Amino acid sequence: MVMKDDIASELRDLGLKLTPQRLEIVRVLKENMDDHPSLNDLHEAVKKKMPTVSFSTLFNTITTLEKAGYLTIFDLEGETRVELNMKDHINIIDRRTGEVLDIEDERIMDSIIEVLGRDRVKDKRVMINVILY
Amino acid sequence: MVMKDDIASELRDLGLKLTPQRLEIVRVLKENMDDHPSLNDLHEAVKKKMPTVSFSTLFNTITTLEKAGYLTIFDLEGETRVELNMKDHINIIDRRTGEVLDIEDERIMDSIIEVLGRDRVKDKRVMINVILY
DNA sequence: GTATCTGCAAACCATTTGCATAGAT
DNA sequence: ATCTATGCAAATGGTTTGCAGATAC
Repeated sequence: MVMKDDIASELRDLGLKLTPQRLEIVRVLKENMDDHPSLNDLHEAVKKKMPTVSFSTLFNTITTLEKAGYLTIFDLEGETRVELNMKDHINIIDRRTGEVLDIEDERIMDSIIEVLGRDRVKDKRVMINVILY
Repeated sequence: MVMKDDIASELRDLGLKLTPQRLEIVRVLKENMDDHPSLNDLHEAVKKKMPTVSFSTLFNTITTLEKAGYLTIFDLEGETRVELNMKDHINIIDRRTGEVLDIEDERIMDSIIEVLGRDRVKDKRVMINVILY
C-alpha cells in the first residue's frame, strides 16, 4: 500500500510540480506496477479515477518521469509500455500475447553481465531477443 | 556468396511463386543479413537494384516469408526489423542507437533455457529485456 | 510573476488494407 | 484458366507536436 505523501515527496525530489493529475497518474501506475501498461491502458485506468485527464497530459507526464529517471519505457509491437520496477531485473516478453513478466534470476543476469560486461549492459539499456527455432 | 538458383529453390520449397521482385528482395536481404534492416532500409536497398519495387510488395513479401517461417520480424522502437539468421541465437539490441548484434553465447542461452524451459522459450518467441540501474 | 503544466486539435509516420491490374503456374 | 503477386492510393493507430489558457510555486 503506497501512501499519497510518499508520491508527493518523490515527485518533489525530482523537481517536478505537484499537480492533481500527476499525483493520480503515479498513484495508478504504482497500483498497476506488475502490468507494464501501455499508454492507452494507463490512460483508461487513470480516467476511471479522474475522467478529465487527457492523453496529452498522461503522455507528457510519462515522458517527464522517464527523463527524470523515475521509470523506464520500452516499445512492444509498436506500443509504448511503462516499466516502474526500478530493481535490476529481466522482463520476459511474450511477443504474441503482449504479456510481460518480471523475473529476477541471478543465473541469467550473471551470465549476461559476464559475457557483455556490466557497464556495457547498463550503458546500452540492452534488450535481448532470444530466438530459438 | 549466394547463388540465384539457391534462392529460387528455397522459395519454391516454401510453395511461393517466383517473381523477379521476390527474388531480388531475398537476394538483398541475404546480402544485408547482419544488419537487421527496417522495412524502409530494405526497401531503399532493393530499389537500388530494382527501382520499381513498391513498398507494398516489399511489405507483402516480408509478411509472406515470415508466415512461411523463412525469417523473423521484430519491432524495435516502433520499426519493424527483419531477422534472417535462422540459427538459435541472441540479439543484443541497443535501444538508443537501434544497433542489433547477433551473438551465439552458450552460457546466456543455457541459463535462459534452464530457467524458463526450452519449450516455453521456443513457444513464446521470447524477448528478454535486461534492465539495470 | 514566472515557469511549468494541461488538454485540445492537428500533424506525424510507419504499418496495414482495399482493390484493380499484371503475372506465374 | 486459376490463383497469387504487384503496386497505387487511402486508411489506420499509436505517438508526437503546437499552442493558448490554467495552475503551481
